[in-house]
Amino acid sequence: MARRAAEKLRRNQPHQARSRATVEVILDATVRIFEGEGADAATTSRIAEVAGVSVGTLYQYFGNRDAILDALQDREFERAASLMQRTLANPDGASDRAIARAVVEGLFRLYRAAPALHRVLAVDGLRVTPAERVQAFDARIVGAIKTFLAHAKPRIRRSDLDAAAFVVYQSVRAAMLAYLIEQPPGVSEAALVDELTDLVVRYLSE
Amino acid sequence: MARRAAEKLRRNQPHQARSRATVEVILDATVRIFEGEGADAATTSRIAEVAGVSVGTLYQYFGNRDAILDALQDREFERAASLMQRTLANPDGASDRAIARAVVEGLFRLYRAAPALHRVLAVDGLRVTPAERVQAFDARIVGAIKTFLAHAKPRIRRSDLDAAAFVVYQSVRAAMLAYLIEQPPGVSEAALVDELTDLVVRYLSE
Amino acid sequence: MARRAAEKLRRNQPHQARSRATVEVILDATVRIFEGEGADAATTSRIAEVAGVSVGTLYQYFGNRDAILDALQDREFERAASLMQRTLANPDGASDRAIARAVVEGLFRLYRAAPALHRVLAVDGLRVTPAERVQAFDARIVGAIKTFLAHAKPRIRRSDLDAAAFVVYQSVRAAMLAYLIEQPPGVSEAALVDELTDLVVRYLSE
Amino acid sequence: MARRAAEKLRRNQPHQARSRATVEVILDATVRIFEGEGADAATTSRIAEVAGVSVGTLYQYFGNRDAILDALQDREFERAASLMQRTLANPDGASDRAIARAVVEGLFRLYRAAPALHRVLAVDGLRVTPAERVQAFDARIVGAIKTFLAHAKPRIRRSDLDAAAFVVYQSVRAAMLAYLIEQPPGVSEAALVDELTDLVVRYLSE
DNA sequence: AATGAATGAGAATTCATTCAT
DNA sequence: AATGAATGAATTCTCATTCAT
Repeated sequence: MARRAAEKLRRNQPHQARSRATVEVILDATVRIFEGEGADAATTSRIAEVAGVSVGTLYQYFGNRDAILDALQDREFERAASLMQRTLANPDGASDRAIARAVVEGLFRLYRAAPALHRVLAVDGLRVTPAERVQAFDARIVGAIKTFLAHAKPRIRRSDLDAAAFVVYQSVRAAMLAYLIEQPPGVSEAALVDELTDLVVRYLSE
Repeated sequence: MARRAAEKLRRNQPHQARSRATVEVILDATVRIFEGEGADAATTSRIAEVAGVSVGTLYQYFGNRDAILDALQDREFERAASLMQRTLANPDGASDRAIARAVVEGLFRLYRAAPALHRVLAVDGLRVTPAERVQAFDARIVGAIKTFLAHAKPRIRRSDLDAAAFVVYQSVRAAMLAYLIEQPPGVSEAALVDELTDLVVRYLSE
Repeated sequence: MARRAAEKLRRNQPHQARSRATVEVILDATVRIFEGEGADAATTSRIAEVAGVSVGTLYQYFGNRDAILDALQDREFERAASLMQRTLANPDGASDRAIARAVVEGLFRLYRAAPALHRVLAVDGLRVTPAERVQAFDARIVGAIKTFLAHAKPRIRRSDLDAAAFVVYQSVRAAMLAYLIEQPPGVSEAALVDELTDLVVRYLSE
Repeated sequence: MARRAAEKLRRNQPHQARSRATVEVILDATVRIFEGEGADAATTSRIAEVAGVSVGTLYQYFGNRDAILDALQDREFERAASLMQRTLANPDGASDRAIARAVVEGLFRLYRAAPALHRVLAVDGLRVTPAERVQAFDARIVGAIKTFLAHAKPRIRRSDLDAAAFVVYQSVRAAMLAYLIEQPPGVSEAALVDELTDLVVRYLSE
């Protein structure tokens, strides 16, 4: 494992660019299969086929099938985390509600772009023994929220910031995912965003 | 042909006590495997083994592997739904907060008894095409909440009851599940219940 | 001891009748399944179900699944053989052609009543190692034909009676079976009977 | 979904020499098992084992077990059809009897090379619902015979050519098969060929 | 590096047969 | 005798992974 990682780093520049491209092609193919054919269809052969490479090549870049999901998780986590951090940074004095709405809308856009993928990632996160990666990511998000809450003006009234951040993050995420997949009749996208924004604001504000 | 296929999914519906017991033994074995060995370990042979019956017997009661999950889902759904309905019935004039806390605590007990099972069921609910059963259950729960909200004294201030009920249910469920599986450091059970109760009450009351 | 045996014999009569009836019920159920659902559907459970008895009872009368087929074969063989012998006996001086036609028509009626059954029996007869029963039956039929040919007036011109009888029997049987199952367009039942009669007569007469 | 199912049955059609060779190895192994161990012994694992490949490889070339039989059928059909067409072409003015004998002898050689295989194929042809392939083949053979009969000099006296061709083909085929498998005592190969030739000639000529 | 044929462990499912009641 | 629940060996098929070219 360590050897593989070290060897990888030694590779040269042009190769790295091409490698990077192949990796992306494979990840994109996987996402496309998730969305179009369902998670069960994402076999290594099918991924390779859709990506336009051979299985052998696929294994050149990913030690095993799970590594593809891991990479996908990393990529999506990165997007979510950077979105959160950017939004929560609160550039100019936006109102609490405006910030909350921005976060909710941003996450919603992210999830809606690939609901099946996020479903799989959520499921993965629900493993009996969650990968450290998942816990690390959650901790990072929760940390960002916590920091935000901590630095917020006296408006935040929560005392247990850990619990509050955890509750807010999981609640919003799950409601969105369930909405995108179940498509419950009688609830519009706009209504969902409104309600979630309100949920967060009321929960956090004093 | 179609007749046979349909018949297959039904199988002997057990009316004898013996049969009922065997069904329970199989369901319990499945839950035990989920909790102890993870969902992937729940193969038909392993379930039969743990249940102390033969594969043949297993298939005498369940037309195929998925039928076991379906039965488990039915069982758990029934428990959750009856809990909700019982609690929301609001026997004597309990306060909103008291009712909310009762629901949260009840669900929490239910999930804590078999987190991995509920994870699987949630995952099942996150299928790209959720079974009608799942949607029916969600609709039932959301309906119960909606009815409660509709009949609540003027204290409820939500206008979009559909969206509100959906948001409340999914949020609470997901946060609990994530908590039970990730076991985030720094958040106690009591704190979680407190926070979720508060989340619900603040979201709904005015 | 003697008393018990005597008692047994006294009870036997009605029991034997009942046993005989059960056996028939099982055989008939099997034929019905062959014709209506196909040979693959004829599992022991399905046979018992259609016969209205339990599997246990089925095994009371037939040592194993193949024994059912054997009995069916015996029954059908008996019908075919008695038909042949009756017809070939040539009561009054019927013409060769009339006799041939009678045999062809008799067999055709027999096969048409249960084509799928006769297909299975034929297939069984085509086993790499045919059961002695099959060879015995074929020998019996061929023997009957041979005897008939031998005693025919000078009209029969075949020298190798064994080969001739074998050829006649197999040819007629197979053509009929293929006809009943393939239902070739452009060939009517009447035409088939005519042609087969002519085939036989021309082959045998001088 | 349907797309995937369709794709399954096709699989990699082998164009490389290597692939072609593997396909042949598998088909030959199947025939060998039929002849030596009986049709029931031809499980996918046993075929793979005798072929000296893994089950996985077998499924790389044949979408399912039946596809192997189909391929075998195609191969044998091709041989039989080309034999018939070649022989019936009647190059120079061979006599009717000579042509008939050539056909009978040719078919006999074909069947004798793998009687159990041809038994299975005949059985397959006797399916309650024969595959279109079987009907197509039979139609092709019967068509070739019919064409031959139609173009024969005034010697052919049959009026219903469809029925005649059908009767001739099925009769000869079945008698041969029964002979090869039952090995009836008292009938030599030479006698069988003689008798069948005579059967055909007498039936058709006038 | 890339390829894709080959591998084989493992999963779901069926069904003839047994045996306690 | 009759019942039918229970058995488990056997079968088909899948798919992650390897490795010779």
